[in-house]
Amino acid sequence: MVAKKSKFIEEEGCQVKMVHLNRVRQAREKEPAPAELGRLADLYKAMGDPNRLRILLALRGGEMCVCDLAALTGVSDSAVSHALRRLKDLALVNNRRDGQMLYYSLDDHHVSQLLAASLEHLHH
Amino acid sequence: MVAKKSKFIEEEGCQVKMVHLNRVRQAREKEPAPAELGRLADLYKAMGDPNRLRILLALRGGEMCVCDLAALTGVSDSAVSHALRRLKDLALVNNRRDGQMLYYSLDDHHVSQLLAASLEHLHH
DNA sequence: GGTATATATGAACATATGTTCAAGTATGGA
DNA sequence: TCCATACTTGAACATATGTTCATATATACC
Repeated sequence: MVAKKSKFIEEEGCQVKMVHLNRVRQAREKEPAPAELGRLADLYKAMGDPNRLRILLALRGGEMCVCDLAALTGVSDSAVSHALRRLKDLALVNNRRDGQMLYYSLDDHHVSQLLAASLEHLHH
Repeated sequence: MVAKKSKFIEEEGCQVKMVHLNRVRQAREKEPAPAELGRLADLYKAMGDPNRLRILLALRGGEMCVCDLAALTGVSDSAVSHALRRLKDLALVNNRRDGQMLYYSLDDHHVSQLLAASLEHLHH
């Protein structure tokens, strides 16, 4: 690719500086819809917290109750509960009640696969 | 699995409540090393910001310069530059200079694959 | 019913995070 | 050499985020 002079191009009513207009247009067209993009960002944000991430990784081995996850991560029951709520809202985990306890598990194997793919990425 | 009474178990010098000790032990053993876990969390955290995510998604189509990415995302050059620095620190992107411009691209196809896997996850 | 356990919830707080702004560096051209 | 362009950097600031604490709910057992 050869360097170009940047130009000011009229767009959306305001002047925006753009060098490779076609490239930007192409990126715009291939970009997911805002709602989808937001959900993807929320997904990553949720997994970006070390404790929530540890919870997800732990649940790969099967269901666990809240106090087990608290013991594993070393944070309070309350903090784990808050974390699980967020993961549940994003449909990353679900739960089932057995007596006084709630057992959480990964919502589907896609989550497990996503984690596996990410771990693999880390190893170059 | 059958519900059990919780017990207090001596561990690491302090009393920790734990219901399914074996399950917690298993999770501990299968857990990635702290350093690896930290890198994974940092990876997700980086991708959890909508603008950084848009940058990564855009770069799937090939290299782009800073001002193009600024035009695409609608944020300032400076903000994009800060975003790119973080992505570069995590080896998600790299750059090449051509004259006054820096062209950024995804560091390797694993990043692209990771994004694809995540997008697929969103579609159930 | 009354008490204990397991978990959830909301507000408050301290910290982390992203953007802006005002510099600075690097390259190219007159 | 001087200026313009493209990008970077660091500090300041406003907002977002995770944890804690106190309280609430839900189930089990006596």
